[in-house]
Amino acid sequence: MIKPQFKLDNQLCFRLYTASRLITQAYHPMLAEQGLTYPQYLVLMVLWEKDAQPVNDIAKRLRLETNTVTPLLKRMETEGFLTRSRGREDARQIIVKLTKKGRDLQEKLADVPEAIGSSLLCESVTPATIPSLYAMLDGIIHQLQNKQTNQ
Amino acid sequence: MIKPQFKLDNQLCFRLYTASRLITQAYHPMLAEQGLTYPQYLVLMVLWEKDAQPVNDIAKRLRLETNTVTPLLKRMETEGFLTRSRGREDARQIIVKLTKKGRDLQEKLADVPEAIGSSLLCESVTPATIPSLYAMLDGIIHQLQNKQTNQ
DNA sequence: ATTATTTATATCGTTCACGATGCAAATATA
DNA sequence: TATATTTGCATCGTGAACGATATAAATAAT
Repeated sequence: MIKPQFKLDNQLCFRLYTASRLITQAYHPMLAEQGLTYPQYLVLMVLWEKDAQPVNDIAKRLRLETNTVTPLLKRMETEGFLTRSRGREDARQIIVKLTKKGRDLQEKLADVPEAIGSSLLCESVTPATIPSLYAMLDGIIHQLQNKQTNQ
Repeated sequence: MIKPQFKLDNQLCFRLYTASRLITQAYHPMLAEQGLTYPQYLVLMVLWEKDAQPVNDIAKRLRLETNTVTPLLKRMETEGFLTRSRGREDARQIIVKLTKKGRDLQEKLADVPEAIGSSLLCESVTPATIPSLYAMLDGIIHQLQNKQTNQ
């Protein structure tokens, strides 16, 4: 018999993994319309918050490695969403800036967050319960983040 | 100025995406010790629950596509964790069975769920709050699952 | 001023994840 | 029984993720 701790239905990580994949799939048709993937959409959100950032800052904000972000940014540059240029002050840095096409996507995608958000609502996920969901996920992220960086 | 709905800190999906990646990273050292990846560990849990399943049932249980699971299973076969054989009743099916090596991993990994589980605990994530976290994640998964299959 | 170390980014190799498509076995229909 | 459709799995191409490693610029140490 399987040990109970191994039952999939007792696994938090499997739920997170599945929920994350399914939401990404839910985004897909709306983002694909603009030629974007979900990670690319995350990069846009980082740059909409603050334009002209070095690769490292973008990676840190998304908690990704630079070796994940670099090719992602290159693809987005090829698509004309942003530009990559050597930093003048520090020649090691690559400064990433939005193009007009990249900035304009904020208008074109304006309805996406609301569409996704409302599609998730159900009995256990409501405007009243979402703050506690955020708090628990932030707790998990904070907990694991420390573990990583302390080593 | 950025529209507030685009702020990363207001995004549920980004939290799920990050939490999922960080937990997978937390599993990594323990699984790598046995030559496993996290998705491969999920496959093992499916087969520990019920051995000798066709590819399709494993994919459905993990909510993955067969074109993701097939190469995953092939790698696990190469590593000697399982066998793949044509179904006798239905020759289209590939029946996946654990080897002794695959079954024995349940003992070797016995402490993993507890190690991961306890490493996540924090102020907002406690044995008392985890059921509501499960309920919300299950709600999201159920909601999106329906959306997919209804189309 | 040299040399050593750190930092910022990139390259490489492997493993997912998935949309699109292909193929053969099984089943349904004519 | 012949043909059409469905089903189960696989192949292909692209885009992440990430560990390991490389490279060049910046900074620290000698």
